[in-house]
Amino acid sequence: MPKPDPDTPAKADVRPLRGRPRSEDSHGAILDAVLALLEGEGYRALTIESVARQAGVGKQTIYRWWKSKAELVLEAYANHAASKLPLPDKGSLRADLEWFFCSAFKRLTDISGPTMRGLMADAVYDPEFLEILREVLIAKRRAALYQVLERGRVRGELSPDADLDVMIDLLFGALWYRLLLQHAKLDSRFAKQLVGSVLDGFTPR
Amino acid sequence: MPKPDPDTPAKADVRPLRGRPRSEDSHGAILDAVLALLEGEGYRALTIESVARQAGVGKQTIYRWWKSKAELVLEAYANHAASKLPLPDKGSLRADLEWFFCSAFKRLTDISGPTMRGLMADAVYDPEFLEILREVLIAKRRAALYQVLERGRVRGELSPDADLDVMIDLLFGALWYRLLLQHAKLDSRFAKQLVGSVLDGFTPR
DNA sequence: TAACATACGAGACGTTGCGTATCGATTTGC
DNA sequence: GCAAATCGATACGCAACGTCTCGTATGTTA
Repeated sequence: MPKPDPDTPAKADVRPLRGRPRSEDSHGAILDAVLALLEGEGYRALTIESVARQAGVGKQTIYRWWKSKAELVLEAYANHAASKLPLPDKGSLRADLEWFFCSAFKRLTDISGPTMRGLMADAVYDPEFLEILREVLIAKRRAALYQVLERGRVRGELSPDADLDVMIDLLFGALWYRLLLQHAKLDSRFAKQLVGSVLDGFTPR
Repeated sequence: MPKPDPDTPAKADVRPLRGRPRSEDSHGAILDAVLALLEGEGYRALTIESVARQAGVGKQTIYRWWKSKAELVLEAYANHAASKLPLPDKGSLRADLEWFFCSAFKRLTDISGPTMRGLMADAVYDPEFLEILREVLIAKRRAALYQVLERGRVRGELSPDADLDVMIDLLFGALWYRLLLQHAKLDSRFAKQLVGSVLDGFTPR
């Protein structure tokens, strides 16, 4: 049974009250630099050293606040493109889902695809970051989709005993599978196929 | 229009007839070393230098025949665990699929999971390797599943107009999604849920 | 048998990015 | 004023990369 250590508070992000406070300028400059480098060179070419250079900041200032490149990118990216998840109500679950995935595919194809792939790749090598990725980004998207599905269930468009989590695994799974392997396009046609398949199944009705 | 260069044959793997031939001993020792290191230290700790050390081989001998760590691991792994894909015929498509995914999940959970995740991560950063991964490993598994599905279609257990490729994206997608994110177990329960969902759909029947 | 072509093990080499450590200067609370 | 924590800057050792060059070995060709 580990006894609590009075020297180290339970939460590490409890800022001390004395000493020079964190520079908000540097904080912002770092996140801006991350976005600029992501846009320009891509996720792979982005290194801690390049961020420090671009932001005009010491490396230690980055390492002080973020544990890894992936964590840094995730914060910059989440702040940037977050909470733009559309939750349309187009009257039918089918239409809502098609719209949800059409817009998700569009963003992935136009902008965020490479970064998402990079984040997933880093998560493979860094269990701690995997947890953050799951809880910050993935969980948010799953929750959004869950909301759409739940609304459909209330309207009686889903079996009452449908397991929404499995449904989410199927839908997002197919999305990531194509995103990662790049064997086929993420387009509106695929969105419709996806939604149709999951709603109707593949057996004759 | 690029004119053909007489010095470089169309296929780079046309071995010249003169000079010292490739050492089969070294070739084997390298692949063995890869498997031993994968087993012992895992995919991440495996480096070209560690393979050379373990195999008692010069680095150049590795670089001469393989372009990347991922390519090397893929060959070692494919040779090792390949073509053991079971294609059961248990009478019904549902049973066949459940068996297919139960055994796939079992192998991923017991043995190959970490290596597969590593290969996928490397493919994100290396488009050339992504193509190899797709064509050597992914395509093989897709073909196996396709065969199972096709047999079910012939038996009338699938809609005649079912798009089997989309179905495969859904099934393998969910597998990879859970394998990569590790938010839930890959167990026989999930296999049954997966198969049931895809066959029956989520709307009331 | 001699010349040639290529592979071999070994390891030096320059490069990159990592993460840590230290510097003097700065900015806050006490 | 002093302690504490930050800042930008940069030096450091480390690990692995991928290239290159040794001297040697092992084939084919003439």
